[in-house]
Amino acid sequence: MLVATWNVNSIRSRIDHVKEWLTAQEVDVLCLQETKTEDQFFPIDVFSKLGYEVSISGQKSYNGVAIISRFPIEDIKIGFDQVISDHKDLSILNQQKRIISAVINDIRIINVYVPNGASIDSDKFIYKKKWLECLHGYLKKIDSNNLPICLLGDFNIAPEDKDIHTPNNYKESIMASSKERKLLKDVLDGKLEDVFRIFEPGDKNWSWWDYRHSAWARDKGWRIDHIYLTPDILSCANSCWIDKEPRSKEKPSDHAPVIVDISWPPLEIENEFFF
DNA sequence: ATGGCTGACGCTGTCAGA
Repeated sequence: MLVATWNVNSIRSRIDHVKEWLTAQEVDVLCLQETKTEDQFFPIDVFSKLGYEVSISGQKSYNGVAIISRFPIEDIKIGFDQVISDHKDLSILNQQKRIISAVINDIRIINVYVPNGASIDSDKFIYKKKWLECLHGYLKKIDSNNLPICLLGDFNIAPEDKDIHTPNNYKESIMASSKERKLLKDVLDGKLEDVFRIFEPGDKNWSWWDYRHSAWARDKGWRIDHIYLTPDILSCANSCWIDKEPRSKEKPSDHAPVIVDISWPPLEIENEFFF
């Protein structure tokens, strides 16, 4: 089972890339961020014709998340408020369409587009902090039903210095600060593991390259798109990689997709036959 | 070389992203 995350920077601008990639990769579950369109304009038909179900939570111009799946999509939860009700900033945090979750093949898939935060001393950073704190509460609540969890998306945080092309240039700046790294660590709560790092410990693995400064041509990137798994499903993961090919195309998204290959559902072992 | 790109909206510019 292949599960992927991709910030497409507008689904309507990128539909041909996404369609081509999905067809070639045979991904089973694709989680999109920055779809940038209201639900009525989302190109659902393109995916239906390829045999996929679609669940979306979009808004005009900004943000927007979607789950595209070959398997049935069950128990869809849009925004934070279908899971938690006790956060004081819930209504503000729900205005931006940044989280969609569903159960697919008995896995709780949680697709997130974490706010960027602009700069550490800005109001937008306060929003990012609150959003991540709310996500922490959301995960605690949703964990209670005991399904394996796959939390994935655009986190707008480089977890370690080796996830940044020139870390010394970005000490304590946005996406690199110790404050954000701590907030992310709290979200993961010792339970969710960065599956890419299980298979690829080395540096120079980027998922995002700035459109400016010829960042792609000079390979000056960041790894800010991640897939996190709970141990029950992490043990079934075979590989995880970043597919740079779509970033090399004409008019690309500034992000590349990240994919995990999981042997799922796991083979049942009938203990009685061993006796 | 931290905004010297890009997309949306909707109009020849502004906002936001990261």
